[in-house]
Amino acid sequence: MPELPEVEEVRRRLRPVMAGAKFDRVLVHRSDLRFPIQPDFASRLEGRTVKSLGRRAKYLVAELSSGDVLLMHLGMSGSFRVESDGGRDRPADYYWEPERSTLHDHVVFELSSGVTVVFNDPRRFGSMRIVAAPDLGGDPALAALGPEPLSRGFDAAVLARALKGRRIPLKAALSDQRVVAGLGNIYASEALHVARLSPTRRASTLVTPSGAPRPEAQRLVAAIKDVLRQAMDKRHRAYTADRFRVYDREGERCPRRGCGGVIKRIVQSGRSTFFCQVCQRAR
DNA sequence: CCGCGGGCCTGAGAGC
DNA sequence: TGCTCTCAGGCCCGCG
Repeated sequence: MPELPEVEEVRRRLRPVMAGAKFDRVLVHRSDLRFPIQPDFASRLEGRTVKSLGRRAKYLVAELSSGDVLLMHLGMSGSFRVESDGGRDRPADYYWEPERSTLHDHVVFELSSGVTVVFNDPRRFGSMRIVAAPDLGGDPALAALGPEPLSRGFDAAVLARALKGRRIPLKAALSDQRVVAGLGNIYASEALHVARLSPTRRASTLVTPSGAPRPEAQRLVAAIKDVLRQAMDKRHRAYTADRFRVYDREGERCPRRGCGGVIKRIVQSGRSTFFCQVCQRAR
């Protein structure tokens, strides 16, 4: 479910309750997530304090007082739930969502503040892992990640370097976390529409033979940043009909003013891509 | 090396 | 109503 904007939103909501809090008790109800949860998972958390809760790509990164780091990934269906203590003082939404399923509550953090943080993940594509801080940089999960799309370090020159010589379609390039880290199936389609680029166009064609970015590369960088920033904008997170421009809008009119095209759905490396054949012409 | 397709899981929704 | 099929916002691996 979550791409960078959604993971960032989870971080913002979790940080106030986790940062500064101590793990009193950690319960692992199911350890067979995407990767098996380590046998010493709970013992490496209990009694430790969370120094900070950050994000890298789609990973949540909790720094612990022990020098360990807790890496969490939501996969496709992972989510966190925050419950206050005792059940007496439950958040109001408990009253109108009384039957929310706890079937897939796989990991539970009981914090010293009295708050409980629950990780729920029906499909179990998510993961949780503890690594020692010095090993974090070399960790296979993080080491190969490309730049954070919203950082200043992500610009046309950097994108050009990543795309040079690559014969994959642009859509596949944007979903490749080594090229740029944090886009997924939705925002890849969205960014390509904003940039007016065909999802099937070869990635290498945004780069000159000498490796310099063409104007399209510049456009794509700007589009990626725009799309992600808008997604994180509070007004856009609301459940409104215009949440996405093209994603899941097969058959609808292209939202670009004066375009008049119709949104098409194609399948690329097994995933749906949505785009407008008129303003995102192959070239 | 590179690109693609399959697989991992469960649940929601469409169609019969 | 109930069954079957397809598809889902991620990522890793192995094949050609």
